[in-house]
Amino acid sequence: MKMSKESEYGLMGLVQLAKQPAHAVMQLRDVAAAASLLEPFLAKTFRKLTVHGLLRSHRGRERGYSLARAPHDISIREVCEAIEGVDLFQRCIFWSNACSDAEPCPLHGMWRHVRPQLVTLMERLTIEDLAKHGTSLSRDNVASLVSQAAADAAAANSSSPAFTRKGAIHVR
Amino acid sequence: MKMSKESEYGLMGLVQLAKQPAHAVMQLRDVAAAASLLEPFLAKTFRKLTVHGLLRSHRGRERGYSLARAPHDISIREVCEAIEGVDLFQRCIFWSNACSDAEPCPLHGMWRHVRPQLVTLMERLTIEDLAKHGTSLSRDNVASLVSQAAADAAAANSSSPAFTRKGAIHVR
DNA sequence: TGAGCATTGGACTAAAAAGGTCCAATGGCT
DNA sequence: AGCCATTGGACCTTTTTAGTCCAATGCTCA
Ligand code: SF4
Ligand code: SF4
Repeated sequence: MKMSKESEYGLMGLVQLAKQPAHAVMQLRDVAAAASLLEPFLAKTFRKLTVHGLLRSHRGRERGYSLARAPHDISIREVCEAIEGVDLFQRCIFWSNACSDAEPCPLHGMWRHVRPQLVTLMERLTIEDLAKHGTSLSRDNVASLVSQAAADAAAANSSSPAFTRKGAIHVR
Repeated sequence: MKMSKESEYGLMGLVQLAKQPAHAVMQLRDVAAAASLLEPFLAKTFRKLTVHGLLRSHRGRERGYSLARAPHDISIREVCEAIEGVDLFQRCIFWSNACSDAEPCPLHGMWRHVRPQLVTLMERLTIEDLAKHGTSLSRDNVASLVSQAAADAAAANSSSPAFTRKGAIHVR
């Protein structure tokens, strides 16, 4: 894991299309202008998304790009995987090695339990969610998704406090 | 966020020291050998940790490194920040820009709620935890930490299912 | 049929980050 | 005074990410 600027471009471009009427076709330059993105860079990104079947491209008279599927059916996980490679979520946030239970790094034990929740979250969040709620998803929405994910990932969790430190954290 | 190999070196080195009797002094080469790490690279890492007050260095007769504080008092957040810079946890996992509520990327709304939980987790996990439980932290331990963090981060969370997709996820 | 035009595809350069190495200086200790 | 591991920094290589460019393609309309 560890997403690049290209993923951001992909998401922003798709969100832009999702805000149009359904099945709308938009030219690259218009998408780039509307989302204030660099056109040449967005071009590269949109090509990847087309190849992976998330966008449809059109030539001739009514030219441009359109969504290949409904916004609520495109998860941000798909988008990021299309752009950065399918193994994106197989890799670790902490170190980029492909992980194995056999040769673990020191955080593997912890991460084994956290990653599935993140992946689930990315799977359930869709382009439509981003387009609708903009950049300000409500706390409740996220919270419900997170807790769903947590519930899925750990069906039974008791509380055994084998840990030591209760530091105060500052978070921006 | 987005940790490097150097963080892994730092953690593994500290864990190695934490496994020794308290206040033990170990030479760099021995630490490297015991944890199968490259000595020159570990040297670079240990210097940073010394500067940031996590390690103490000794010269002369009884030379080497020792932990500056008790293992249960060194969070992995501290370690990673010492090595990668204090703004590590201010940055986004998704894009490396420093984040602002004013100029957000499309995932900011979601991430705003997830990040604090991760940071809390990293703050509460200590070198002692890693040394004791090795690479196989039990599910229960992690689960309790995660749920604590979640509870802290979102005191009140109702469930408003404004989301659309319930895809099946594959996780390794 | 052919001119127009945006997508296509890939190569290509540039910049930045990560990973890794080396060596002279330092300073307690014996 | 001499030993020797830490110190501190410079330096290089590799990898990844970012960004640019151009010729080819193929649909539509005149
Ligand atoms: S061993 Fe575990 S924590 Fe380490 S890089 Fe692999 S998946 Fe991540
Ligand atoms: S705006 Fe939010 S999601 Fe985007 S990079 Fe900054 S913190 Fe991360």
